[in-house]
Amino acid sequence: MPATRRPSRSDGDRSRGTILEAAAALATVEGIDGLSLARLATVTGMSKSGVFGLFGSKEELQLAVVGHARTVFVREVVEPALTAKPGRSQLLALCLGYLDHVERRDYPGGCFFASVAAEVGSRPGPVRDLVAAEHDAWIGLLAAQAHRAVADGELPADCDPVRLSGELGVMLTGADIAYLLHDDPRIIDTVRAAVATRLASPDTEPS
Amino acid sequence: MPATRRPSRSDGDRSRGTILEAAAALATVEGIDGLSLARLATVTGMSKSGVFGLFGSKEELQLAVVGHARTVFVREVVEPALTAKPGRSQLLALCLGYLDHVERRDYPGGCFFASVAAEVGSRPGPVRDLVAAEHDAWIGLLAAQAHRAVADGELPADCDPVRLSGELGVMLTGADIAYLLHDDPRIIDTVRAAVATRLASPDTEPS
DNA sequence: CCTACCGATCGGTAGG
DNA sequence: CCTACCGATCGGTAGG
Repeated sequence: MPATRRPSRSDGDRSRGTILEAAAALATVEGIDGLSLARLATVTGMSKSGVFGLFGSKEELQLAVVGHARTVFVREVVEPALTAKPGRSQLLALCLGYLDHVERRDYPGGCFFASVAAEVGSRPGPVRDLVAAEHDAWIGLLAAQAHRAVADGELPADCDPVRLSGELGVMLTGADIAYLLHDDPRIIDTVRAAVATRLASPDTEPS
Repeated sequence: MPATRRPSRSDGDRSRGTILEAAAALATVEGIDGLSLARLATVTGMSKSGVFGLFGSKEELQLAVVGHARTVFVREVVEPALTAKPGRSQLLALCLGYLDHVERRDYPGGCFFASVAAEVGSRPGPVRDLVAAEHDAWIGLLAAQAHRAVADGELPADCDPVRLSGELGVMLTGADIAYLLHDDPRIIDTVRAAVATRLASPDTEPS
C-alpha cells in the first residue's frame, strides 16, 4: 500500500474544482459571459489553453460553472433548512437561509443564480436554459413545502402553493439585487419580516 | 423665414438620441458593459469614432444611456400613474405601471434599471452610483405615496412607508427578472395580485 | 463627423 | 497540461 495519492481524484479533477470555484465567484461580479479563459488561467496559475482543454469551449465552462454553483447553493441554503420541520417551518427556513446566504456574501456578487438569471434571461441558449431549470427546481422546493403546509393546516386552505412560492421567489431575488445596489442590510431585514408576515397571515389574494 | 430646419436641434443632438435609444435597448440584453462602440456605429450607420466623439469615452456613453433610460422610465411608468389620486391609488398605479412596462417589453431585456442594477451592483464606479441614485429616486416616489396613504388613513397608521416601499420595490424587480427567465406572464399576474393584497391588508409586520 | 491606425485582449487551434 | 500562434474585436488616438 503505497502512500502515493489515490488516482480516484486526478489532478484534472482538482484543477477543475479550483477553476470552477474561482469562476463562480467571478461570474457574480463580471457576469458569466464576462468570464475569460485568460483571467481564470492567471487566477489559478494555469495556462490559458490548459483551462480551455479542461472544458472544451467557453460555453461548456459556463455550464460547468452553473452546475458548481448549484452544488454550493444546495450546501449553503437548502441543506441547512432541511433540519426544520417540513411544511411552514421548512418553507420559512429556506427563505431565511437564502437571505442569510446573500447577506453573508458567500459570493461577492450576491446570489449566483439571481445575478446570472438577470444576465442571461433575455439571451436564449443552453446557459439560460440550465439556469432557468435550476431556478424552477428551487421554486419547486418552495412550492412543495407550501403544499405540505396547506395540507397540514399551517397555511389557509385557499392558499395556492404555486402562487405563494412564486411570490416568495420574487421577493428573494429582488432582495438580493437591492442589497447589492445599496449594500444596506436593512433591505434584507425588511424582506425577512415581509416573508415571515406572508407566511403567518391568511392568503387573501383574489384569484 | 427660411424653411430650413432650426439650429436648436443639431445633427449631433439627433445622432445622440438615435444612439442612446439603440444603446438602452441593447444594454438590457447585452449588459451596459457589453455595449460596444463599433456595434452601435453599425446599428446607427455612423463610424465608430463618430460615436466615440459624441460621448468622449465609453463610460460617458454609459452614463448618458442611464440618463436616457430614466427619461423613458418617467414617460412610460411614472407619468401615466400621476393621473391617479395621490396616496394608495397612485402607489398602486405606479406598481402596476411598472409591471405593465415589463410585460409590454418596452425594452427587450425588461426593465432597464433592474437589468443594469444586477449587472453593476457589485462593481463600484460612476455608473453604479448613478443607477443606485435613480433607483433611490424611484423608491422615494413609492415611499412618498405610501406616506400620503398613511396620513390619509388609506393604510394602517403603524405602516412604515419606507419599509413598505422597499418591499414593493423588491417585488417589482424580482418580477422583472423572473418574467425574463421564463417568459411566462403568470408571474406578472401573481405579483400584480400580491401588490394589490399588500396594499389592501393591514401592515402587521413585527418591527 | 470621417479613415486609418494603435496595443490589448478575446476564444480557439496547432503541435507537442 | 505547455508554448506559440490565428483572426476578430475591443476602447481609444492621430490627423484631418
